[in-house]
Amino acid sequence: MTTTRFAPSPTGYIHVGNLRTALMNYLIARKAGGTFILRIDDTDPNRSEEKYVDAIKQDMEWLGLHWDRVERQSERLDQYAEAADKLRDIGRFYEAFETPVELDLKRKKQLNMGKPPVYDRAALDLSDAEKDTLRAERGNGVWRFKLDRERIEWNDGVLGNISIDAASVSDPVLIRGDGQVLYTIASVVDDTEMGVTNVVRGSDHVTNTATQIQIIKALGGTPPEFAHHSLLTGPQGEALSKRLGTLALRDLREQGVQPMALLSMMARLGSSDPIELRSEMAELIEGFDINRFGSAPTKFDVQDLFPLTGRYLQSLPLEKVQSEIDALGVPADKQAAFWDVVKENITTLADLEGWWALCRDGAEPLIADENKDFVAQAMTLLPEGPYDTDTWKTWTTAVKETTGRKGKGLFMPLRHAVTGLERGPDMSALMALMQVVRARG
RNA sequence: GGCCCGUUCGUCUAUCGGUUAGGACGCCAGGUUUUCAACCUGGAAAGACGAGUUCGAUUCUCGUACGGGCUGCCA
Repeated sequence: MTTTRFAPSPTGYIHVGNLRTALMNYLIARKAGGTFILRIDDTDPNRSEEKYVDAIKQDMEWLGLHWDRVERQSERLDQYAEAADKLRDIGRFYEAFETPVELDLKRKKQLNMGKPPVYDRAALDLSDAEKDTLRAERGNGVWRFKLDRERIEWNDGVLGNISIDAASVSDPVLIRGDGQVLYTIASVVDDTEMGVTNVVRGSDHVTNTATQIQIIKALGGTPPEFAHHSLLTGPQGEALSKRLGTLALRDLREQGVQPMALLSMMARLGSSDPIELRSEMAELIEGFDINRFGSAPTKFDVQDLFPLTGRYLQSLPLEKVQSEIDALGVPADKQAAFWDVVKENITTLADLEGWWALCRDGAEPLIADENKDFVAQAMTLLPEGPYDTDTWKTWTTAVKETTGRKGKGLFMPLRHAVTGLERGPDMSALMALMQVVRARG
């Protein structure tokens, strides 16, 4: 059975980059009728916070990314210890005692000599007595996985056939000096034991994948299918991480972005399928194919989310936005007409307020100099309210007859004078909602 | 520095060595609507650079430039 997972660490809020990964995994599971696991990667008690666990769940629920299982790595420490024992038993695990400072120095030295900064495996030569001494002096060492120095190959769902020479990679540290297990081992143990069949993640994990494949095999498991999607950059191609602050899901929600707009974009951006607004998750699931994604970095502009949001809102019936419209104080008998009139002129629900203010209070007229006399004359022909759906037609007809103007020259100045805006909803419908026309005096 | 990936209209991308280099979004222009939007039609718009292989290269090879990632006792 197809099983995928999204494994965020609760050290911050979910942002667009995370979301893309989560969504892809979700879509793959759903399309295959499989299982989608939410796995909280909280092995680091110092950096993990419960409030982020809650926030991650909230954000995913907001988007409708429902998980079938939730797991917490902090509750699976025993499993990781078992795997570590196994690696020790088969001789693929060794203790090393270099301090971070020493390692840093080694790396710099290697770099200076034009060599790749790969760990030199000095610890492999330590005798038991030497290890005891070091342990006594420095405390427990770190545990490194001993890589087989050969090329590691796999067929990646996005990258295609790819291979990395293990000799160009350091033996990964899987357990820290303080005993804390690290991402690499926790991830492979979980993926194997939880039956994960497809791993989609950012291309920042490509090198990890090579070492993880060896670890999985050493533990007797079968590597899942891997797919590494490209990373998002900003509109200028700059790394997105620099601006992550503005791209947290909760900020987007705050700005009025609608879930389906966001999902429609993230499920297609970077693929050869056109980005189109979908109003149902089912449509996204059906059309999703990880193989259609390219591997080049993908530019993402938050602004593109707003037109999609606008289009999504337009498609909604009144019931779906009733509470927002209620909150504005729009009288019950005018709500249907109001929504109908303004829905095509909003990008987020926050825009509703401005339109209602216009209907309720009227607007400061916008009158070009050359139209001053014309508008003044027209206003004398505008009857007193309340207005209805015939008002605009009756009024403009009367204005046309007395002034001789027609077409754009007739309508635009009146639109500007009544609404104070260059553009807006259909005027006959809007007029019926106008309670005040300030230009009338 | 090393390793991995990449570079086609503004953006996301298609192209199994021979195409008028296609589509989508955006943009521009007409049409339609006696106004706005929507809609319809049309248009402008691209192979990073340099070699090589070939009858023929966007496509294959090499180099250069540029971009992204990794190179952690982070994930």
